[in-house]
Amino acid sequence: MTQQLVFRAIADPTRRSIMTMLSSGERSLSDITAAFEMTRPAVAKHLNILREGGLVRVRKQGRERLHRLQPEALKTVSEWLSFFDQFWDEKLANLKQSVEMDDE
Amino acid sequence: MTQQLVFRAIADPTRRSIMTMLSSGERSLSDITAAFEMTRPAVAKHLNILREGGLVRVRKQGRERLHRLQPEALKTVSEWLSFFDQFWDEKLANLKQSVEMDDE
DNA sequence: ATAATATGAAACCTTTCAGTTTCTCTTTAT
DNA sequence: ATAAAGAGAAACTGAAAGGTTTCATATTAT
Repeated sequence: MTQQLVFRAIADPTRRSIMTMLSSGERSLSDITAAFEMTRPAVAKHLNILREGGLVRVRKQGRERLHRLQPEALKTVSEWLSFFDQFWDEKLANLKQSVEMDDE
Repeated sequence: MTQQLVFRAIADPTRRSIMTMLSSGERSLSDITAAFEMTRPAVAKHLNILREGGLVRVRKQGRERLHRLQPEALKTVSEWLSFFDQFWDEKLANLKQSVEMDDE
């Protein structure tokens, strides 16, 4: 299932950090690597996993590969989350309240 | 960081499935195990990880331990997600549209 | 042409993870 | 009192994850 690849991708703190970084614009592998204390191949692997999860797209430009955030893929997570909205205490309290109001 | 424990917890499909199951009410370890094709200790480990992520609370009742969903812990994920809202194409389009409307 | 830059890819290592089996403990039912 | 049910914990296994080093390839700059 491809949904799993998104959850997998966002499970790692380094990858979430990369996502934040890419939110301000396209970056090359070297650029991204400079911001982390790990080797280039390690970062490249993280980017691959982000790509597999659909969270990042790559564009080739000369000898560089520019990575761009693809936040639409987060919709999967968002939808999963929304299922649980109805079970939040606050929501339940609100619902309870409105039910009580209906009684009056 | 405790935030990481939530992301870790929801990364596994079995654990997400357990969460869905618990959304309909408290369940004992044996109950939950019956719904999966794995041994009881395996499920117990998943429940521990969910507990570490704050997503599940346990209540002791007799010889049973009843597990209850604690969906408030998902707020962490929800807030993380919301940061990326502004980068969604749709949102950007909407924003752009409202800006254009302001010009008129 | 040659050197430097940017990256891909393979091989390897170590740790974590998901799962099992086995044993023990506590609580209830007979 | 004894047996059965529910669960915790430890030891082990295989696979996946995160990382490194090393080598090869494509593109740009001198």
